[in-house]
Amino acid sequence: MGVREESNERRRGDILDAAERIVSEKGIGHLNIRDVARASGCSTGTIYTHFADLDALALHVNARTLSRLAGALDTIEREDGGSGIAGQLCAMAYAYMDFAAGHYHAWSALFEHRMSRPLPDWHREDHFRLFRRIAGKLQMLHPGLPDEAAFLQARTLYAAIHGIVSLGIADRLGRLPDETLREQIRAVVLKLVS
Amino acid sequence: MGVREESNERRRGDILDAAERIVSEKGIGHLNIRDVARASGCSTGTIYTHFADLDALALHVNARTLSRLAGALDTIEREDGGSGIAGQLCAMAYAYMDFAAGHYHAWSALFEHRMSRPLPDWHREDHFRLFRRIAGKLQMLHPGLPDEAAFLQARTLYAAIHGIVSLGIADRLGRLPDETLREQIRAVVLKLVS
DNA sequence: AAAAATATTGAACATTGTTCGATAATAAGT
DNA sequence: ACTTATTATCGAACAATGTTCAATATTTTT
Repeated sequence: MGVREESNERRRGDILDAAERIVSEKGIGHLNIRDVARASGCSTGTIYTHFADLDALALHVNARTLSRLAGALDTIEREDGGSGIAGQLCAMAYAYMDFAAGHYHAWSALFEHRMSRPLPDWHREDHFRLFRRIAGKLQMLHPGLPDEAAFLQARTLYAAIHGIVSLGIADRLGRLPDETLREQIRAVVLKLVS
Repeated sequence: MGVREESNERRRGDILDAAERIVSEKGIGHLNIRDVARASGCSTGTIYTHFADLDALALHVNARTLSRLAGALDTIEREDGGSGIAGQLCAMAYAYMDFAAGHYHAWSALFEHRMSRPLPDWHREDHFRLFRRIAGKLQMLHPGLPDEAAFLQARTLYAAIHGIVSLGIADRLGRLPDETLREQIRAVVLKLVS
């Protein structure tokens, strides 16, 4: 790789790093071109040679967040606590909740981000990978469940848990105590995967 | 009421009407002071004598939307289809889905709106009234269920359904066919209220 | 009718996303 | 090695938008 490409990659990484830091510290609402430029040591114009626009930059920050989230769920998945598949799904739901609480700004950026236009395929795929992992677990619980049905149920389970976590953790309607939220999640997961 | 108050109320109503139209036709992302001023026939400055800022205006639009949503659920609640309480809860969830699909922009404005700061009490109360209605139904299904538990479960049920509808209807990850979504919702409601 | 209170206006300011011509740095060609 | 072409960077400028405020018009009070 030439000097050119290397320098480009470093610059792009620096910009993304700066944007990521801003989002996770202050929320996506405080992400703006000038602050990113200042924090990554370049001009506003340069950002536009590495990202199409601010939206694209935010999208890539979200992709990183989603990847960290997938990593957190991976960890749970590997350490089988011996509580069976349903218990593992509960643990994954807890991990989702903990991630949302522990990386609140980054997590909420995943959803605060403009609902307006559809996400690019590569980012949808990031989400779908998550669904597929859950679908696999559901198939372990219900042998013979067709792929498509498993995927659909996984999506529904994920959506339900997301809704509960979202409403419980976001300040919009007042936060629920962690323990209460955990109980609700456990009850819902167990009922939905039964 | 003097001429002054009347004129004030009319003006405030006109502004809110204009804002509501813009939100429901183009989405909250296209709500801006100048367009509202033009559409309601006044200057930008005047808007600020009737609403604290654009955020407050959006909030009042959302309050109207929530009130229409409550009305839609009310209708379902009154026309007992004879399918029992659980069936009624399903019907309410369908109504929620239909409202979201039928008034997509207005509905998504309820949630696209800045998660950042907590909602004012009067608007939280609008949501809580909804929860209480559902809680009442849950208590009919489970006589003896304490108010607090019923409220909590109602909130969870609402959140879960919202998550499912949200992920299914928003274009973000691709829409689900209405029938598929309806089946998922039915299954979830029945499992969660059991 | 005069004075006080209130509402409205629209120009002005601040912030922010984005573009673009000028300039600098690198790569390719000879 | 020198020239030319390509690419990256800068930062000033533009457009859109939220918000304020002094000036003006309107309504109420005295």
